[in-house]
Amino acid sequence: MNITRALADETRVRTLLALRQGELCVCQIIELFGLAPSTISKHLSILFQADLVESRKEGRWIYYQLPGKNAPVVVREALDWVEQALADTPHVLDDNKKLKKILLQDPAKICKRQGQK
Amino acid sequence: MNITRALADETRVRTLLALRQGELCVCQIIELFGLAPSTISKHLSILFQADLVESRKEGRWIYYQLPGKNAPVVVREALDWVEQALADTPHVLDDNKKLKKILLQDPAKICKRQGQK
DNA sequence: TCCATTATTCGTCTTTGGGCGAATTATAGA
DNA sequence: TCTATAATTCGCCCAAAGACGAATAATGGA
Repeated sequence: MNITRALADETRVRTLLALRQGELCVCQIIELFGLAPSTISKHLSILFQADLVESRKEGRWIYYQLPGKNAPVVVREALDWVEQALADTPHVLDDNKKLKKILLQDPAKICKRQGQK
Repeated sequence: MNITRALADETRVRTLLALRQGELCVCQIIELFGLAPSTISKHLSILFQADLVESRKEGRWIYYQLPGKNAPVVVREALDWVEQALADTPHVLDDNKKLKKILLQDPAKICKRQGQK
């Protein structure tokens, strides 16, 4: 099924756990993982198709977030499982720290710095 | 993590759902899915490494089963999720029917018939 | 309008993973 | 002990998936 395959990749799971902090724009996620924009975009697309994230467009930015309370039970329970099963793995704890620093910065500057190599 | 990758393959998920009926020996699972013994064995090994199944040896047969109540919470909740999320997909329903017929037969005859091609 | 910026899509490469058959291990029974 | 049987391991092949850069689409601002 869509959900199980979406959860099979570590970057995607870490993305979901990062989104617990609240919505993130794509360039913030790029910054967090240090992967190419095209790679992150693909991962987000896979999460989206599995209904594990929602997205919202604001100007040139696209923000991704965890689904709201109206999400299907299957989705919410999958996310709950991810939370309790994987939230305290080393990578995720590191992500949390790094994300805190990223959130202190102006997203616009992050995007600009990345320069879409 | 181990569990998410184990659940990413459909045959493995279907195996877990088949095991709700009770323990099965390898040749019964081979019969159910019509795959090569080596293929099934590998799938079972991946499920085993993720602690999603237990195994029991009896003579030449090895029986696999779902983990008992002493299994880690993470494992039990993953299995619960699989159950409620995927138990009524077409493939699984077909598997149930086919499995019923398989269980009526003598496992020894099934193994013999397969002949380990 | 034109350019810069943000994200996605496309094409390509490399790695991972599922599939099989042959060889190997372990056990039961002749 | 020797053979047949049940399962696993190994080696190989092909398909799927992740990674990147280049090209494309969409938006905001000069």
